Amino acid sequence: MSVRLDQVDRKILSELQEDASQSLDEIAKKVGSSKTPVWNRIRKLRDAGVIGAQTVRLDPEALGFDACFFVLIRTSAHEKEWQDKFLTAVRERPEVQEAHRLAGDIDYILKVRVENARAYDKFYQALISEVRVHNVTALLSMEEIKSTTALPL
Amino acid sequence: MSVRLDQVDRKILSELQEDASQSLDEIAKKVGSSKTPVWNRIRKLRDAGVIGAQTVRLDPEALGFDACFFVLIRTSAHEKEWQDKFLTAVRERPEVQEAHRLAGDIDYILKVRVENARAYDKFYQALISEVRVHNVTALLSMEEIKSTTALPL
DNA sequence: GCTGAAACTAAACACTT
DNA sequence: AAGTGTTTAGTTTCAGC
Repeated sequence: MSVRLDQVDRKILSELQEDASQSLDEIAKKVGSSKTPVWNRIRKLRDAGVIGAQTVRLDPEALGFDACFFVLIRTSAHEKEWQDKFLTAVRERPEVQEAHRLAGDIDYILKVRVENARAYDKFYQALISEVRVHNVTALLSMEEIKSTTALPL
Repeated sequence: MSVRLDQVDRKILSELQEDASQSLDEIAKKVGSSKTPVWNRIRKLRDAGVIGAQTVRLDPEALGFDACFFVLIRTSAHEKEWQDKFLTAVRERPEVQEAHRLAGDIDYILKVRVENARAYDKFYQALISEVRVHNVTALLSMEEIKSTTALPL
């Protein structure tokens, strides 16, 4: 499932991740090609799974999501059963925007977006009642300096 | 610039953040309305800045971005001048996908997406040569359990 | 594998109720 | 504030080069 990408493919991806509402004509012009070949490349990239879902970025604060926490989790339970339960829990909870299993002494990191500190506490209480964790540190974001999903192509 | 949103607005936003490639007709049907009113609402939400850029999600691994680090930064320099320099640095570096200023003893957290460990080291060396930091801890992601930008509307 | 055009589909906005 | 209709624009496919 390896995909060979040339410079034109990369330029197309770069344009799409910057602004996916552009028309084929616009993209074609920017990458120095024309409609049909660009369309064929996009279709190929979509089929290969390189291009995923198309989304819009929403303003969290305008929608009342004023609190963002990074949660560092240490666990003493490293069995498969515990892990499956934990994975399911974080995947199901919509306030968890990111979850990564880490190397090193911290086992997991979560990014949690909620309305306020109270809502975070509710989330936290619900989580620890579902799965046992050894140690939890919550880092509260005071300011979002940068936030993008764009890859540095 | 406050925005009052009713349930229909929220449903529209929810649909858009899930799949922005849907046609107006599809969205209208799902939210129990029709084209024109939905279009007017979307336009209003865009003008208000609630709806931001339209993007595509790209598969990091398919594009050779195999390493993801969360970087915890402590600084002893809390002057405005240092901060400006730091903010500029992280905003300019495309490998930094997220940057937050934190409350507590860790001052900043970054999410850094790079090709491999070597590329991270290059980034790290470049960063500390630009701005002085007191203490840096890099957490290496072994597995992306979940990654979304969707807000839990 | 590109160009250009045809056929189709949706977006945008004015006008009507 | 919602529905209808028209204009314009964009997508998708395909024939010809």
